[in-house]
This record gives sequence, C-alpha cells and structure tokens, in this order.
Amino acid sequence: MTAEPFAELDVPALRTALLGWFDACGRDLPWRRGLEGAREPYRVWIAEILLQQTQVVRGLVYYDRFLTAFPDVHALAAAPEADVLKAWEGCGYYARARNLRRAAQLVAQTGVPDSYAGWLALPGVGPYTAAAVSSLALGEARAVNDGNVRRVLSRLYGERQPTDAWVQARADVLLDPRRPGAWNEAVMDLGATVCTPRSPRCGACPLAPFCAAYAGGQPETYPAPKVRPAVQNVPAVAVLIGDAHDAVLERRTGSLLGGLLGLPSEPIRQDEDAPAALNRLCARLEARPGPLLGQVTHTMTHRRVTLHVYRAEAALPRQPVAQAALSRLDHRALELLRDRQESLFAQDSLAE
DNA sequence: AAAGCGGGGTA
DNA sequence: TACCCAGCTTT
Repeated sequence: MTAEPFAELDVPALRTALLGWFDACGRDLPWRRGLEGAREPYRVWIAEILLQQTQVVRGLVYYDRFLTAFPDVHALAAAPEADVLKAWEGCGYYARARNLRRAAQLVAQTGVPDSYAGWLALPGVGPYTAAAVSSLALGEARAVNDGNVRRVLSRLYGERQPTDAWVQARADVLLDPRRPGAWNEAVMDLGATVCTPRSPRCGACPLAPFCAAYAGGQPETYPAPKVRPAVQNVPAVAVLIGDAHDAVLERRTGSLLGGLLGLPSEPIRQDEDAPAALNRLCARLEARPGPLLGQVTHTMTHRRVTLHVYRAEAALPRQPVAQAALSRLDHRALELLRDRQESLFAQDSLAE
C-alpha cells in the first residue's frame, strides 16, 4: 500500500517544479558565488564542513570569520592548529576543524581533488560532503543526502522510517543530471525554508502536488523521530589558577572537546566526592587547593557536564584566555571568578 | 549497526 | 522539554 508513489512519480514534472521554485526563491548564500556547477572548491568545501550538523544562520557567521582568517587552502595548511581551533571556537564538533586543517595540508601537497572519490578520501569528508563539493564545484552528478533531503523525500514518498540507503536511492533517481548542483541546493533550500520539521509551509511548496505526506494530511509526522541515547551525567572538578584573563590551561585530549584548552580538571569517580577528586587533581599539578568558586553545568547533545570549580595556587605558567580556544563550559567556569571579582569591586566602590 | 561528538534554535 | 541542524569517525 505504500510504495506506489515511487513508481508513479512524474519525475520530469517534479524536477521542473522544484528547479523553477529554486530559481525564483533559492537562498543567496556567500559560498554560492560563481557559475552554477563551477563554484570555487575551497569556499564550497569550507562551507560544507562548517554546516555539518550546524544551521545555516550560525554557519554564516563562522564562514566569514574563517575565510578572513584563512583565505585559501595554503593559508589554512600553514596555520597552527590552535589558530584554526580559535576560529572555530563555539561552533562545536571540533574534530571538524582539526580534520579540515589536516585535509588542507594534503590538498596543498597533492592538489585540489577533481572527483567525488578524490574528495571522499580526505579526512572529515564523507558521502554528503563529497557529493556536495563535486556537484557544486565540479558539476558532477552526485546526489546529496542530508537531514533536509531525508525529510523532503520521507514526506514525498510517505515513508516514515527512511533508512540511509533508501534515501540515497531515491535521491539518485530524482537528481536532475542537467543541473546537479542546482538540484542539490534546491532540495536543501526546500527542506530548510518550506519543508521544515515542525510546521511545514505546504501552501508554499512546489512539490505539494506530488507529496504523499501532504495528501495524507499529516506531513509534520514524517519522518518518525530518531531514537537518541539518554544524556549521561558527567561530574568533574576543575581548578582556576590565576584570574579570568590569565589562567593555567591544559589541552584537552580524547574525543570530548579534544584539542581545545580548558581549566585543569579531573572526573569525579563513582566512589568519591568532589573534594577527593580535587585532591587528586592538585596532587597531579603540585598545586595547593583553595575554596570552591561554584558549579557550572553545561548540557550537550549527549552529555551533561557538571563542573565543581575551585581556586588553587601553583607556580605554573599562565596563558592569556582571550587567545585560547575554549568550550562554553570553560568560559562559564571563568565567569564564576569574573562575577566574583566584579562583586568584590562593587563592594569596594560602595565602601569608599 | 550503533555510539560518540557541541552548541544553539524552535515549537 | 523534545527534537533538530547542508554528518563523520570510531567502535
């Protein structure tokens, strides 16, 4: 009973409808400079990495900042990792920035890839990004499969549980081989501005006459929500040595916030309390523990980190906070001291 | 195949 | 609060 729309779909008419809408209503975005199907590869590449799991309005801000700091692939390849992470600060998923820099070093040596397969071989470039860059910059007929495409096709065909392979197969069939780059941009623009997750604007949709979910009357229920793992609590202690402007910072290793700097910290283990973890941390640093400044909690998609922030004293080198790439969590921890200093200052002012 | 990885917007 | 965002890598 499902299925048949796929067979019955008038693909040429659907292409005409969507590309006509795109030519009239498509978004004007800074990485869309140049001829259709022949965009500047570097600009498209940076945009596609930035936009992975990141909404366009946010990506726009970082795009300008990043291209100003690293105008071409050679500038990016030559930059220290810390500079690249600083430009990425606040954008999340920091492995993207580290992989991007590594990939730029490869491209600077071997040249810009000239095919889907060549792009796919670069670190940080998966099937989506390789399809996007090769269609937009090289004119290659590769269909992208992202969250927008998944939602649009789920509704178009009335499939509530679209698998990755299911989406890719339909996207491959629909892709207009005469305008692959424009087609990919059109589906994504439709998903971002019309065929939105919660309240789609079907009255403005060029695909409404073709859409199974629209015909069924409840398009907003497609696709079914993804099941997500529960958020885990991660308690930890951190020490602030120095002040809010110059502090002892450590480079975080591992996957969580890896590559960023942050206040020295230790996890609070199952069988211990915060003071015990503080003592272990101070022993490692050869630091003298001080009073509790407060707690900060930061929720990410899959982790809720609660940091107990203490003062400490130690003869360790401090660095300027403004030049370091920090997570939101560490910025909040530093604000504990900033707030405290300001309130002390306010009291001093009142006393005079 | 599933988990892990940021941070913020939206309803 | 729940869900999502121009996904990729590792397990």
